[in-house]
Amino acid sequence: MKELDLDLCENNSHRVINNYFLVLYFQINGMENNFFSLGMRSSSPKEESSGALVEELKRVSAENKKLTGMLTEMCENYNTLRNNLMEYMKKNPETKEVISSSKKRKSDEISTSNNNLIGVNGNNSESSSSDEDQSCKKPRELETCIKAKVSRVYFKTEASDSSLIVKDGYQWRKYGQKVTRDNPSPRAYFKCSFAPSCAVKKKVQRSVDDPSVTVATYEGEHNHPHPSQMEPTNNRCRNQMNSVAPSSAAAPSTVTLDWTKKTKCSNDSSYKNRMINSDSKMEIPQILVEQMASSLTKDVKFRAALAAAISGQMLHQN
DNA sequence: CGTTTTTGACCCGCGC
DNA sequence: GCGCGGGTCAAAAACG
Repeated sequence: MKELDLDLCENNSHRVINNYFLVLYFQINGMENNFFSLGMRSSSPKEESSGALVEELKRVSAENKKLTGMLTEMCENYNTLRNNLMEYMKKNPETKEVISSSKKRKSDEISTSNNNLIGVNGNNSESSSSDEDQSCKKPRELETCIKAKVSRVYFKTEASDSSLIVKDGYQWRKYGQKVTRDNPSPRAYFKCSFAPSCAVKKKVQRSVDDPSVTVATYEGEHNHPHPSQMEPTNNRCRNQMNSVAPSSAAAPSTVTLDWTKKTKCSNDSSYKNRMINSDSKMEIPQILVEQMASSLTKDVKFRAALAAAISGQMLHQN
């Protein structure tokens, strides 16, 4: 799929992309539901119902065409912009440092201030987090810290929900929990369940300022695909997902449905102000979601799977 | 019965 | 050297 090739993946955390897929998945599910409700609400003969479906299909196809055009245009714009940036950075190597340091300041702001601003802070080797600043003072340690990518993700959750479970789609094994001095709420330690082959760790703790915000600190990068992108032969992750979304076996976008229960989209195109909630409310650029949806629906395999799912549901209802 | 979670013990770096 | 605190280990318990 084209949107996966965008270098958005390169500089932003792949979790961001996955979040788009969650929204996308839900939107597609919504489409599916629309189809069903369309068929359900008609108490007239089946011909009328199928006529309405054909009309709806035409309308959706037209919309898809329009969205495809928009996506193409956006990709072109993005590539142009990226090339310009590359050229500019070649001419001005110091820019990288400026960007890097401003990024760091930004992350500090995010982590210490407004809790309603839920951010994804993906630090690369050029921009170390405050954690790294604190813990990596020796050169050798610094080296390992540079290797280990540290990022923080802020999740909006129910304050009453005491569990430290962050549904990011990956499988984690909890290996410890501690109460730290600076925060009355316990900190949970997780390792990727693919360890030791995948050495990614995460720490999850409630924000000291706002208990409704859970902070997940990720260390390292997964050396395996996101479970939602894995082959069907792979492990129980898939089984779990199938258990929540049995009708979408061929759809590539299933992670954890809990995230998509109450998905809403906003027209705000700013990535920085994106809100990620484990409680499933995510504000994602509507246009991007629509473009991804249109791209997905162009995919023959996906359409076949969707058709199979829809017809399966219809048969089940009849 | 295998896997995951819990939780007390232990390790280690850091500051005094 | 000692105490403190964060991070990890590993045995036991819980779970599916």
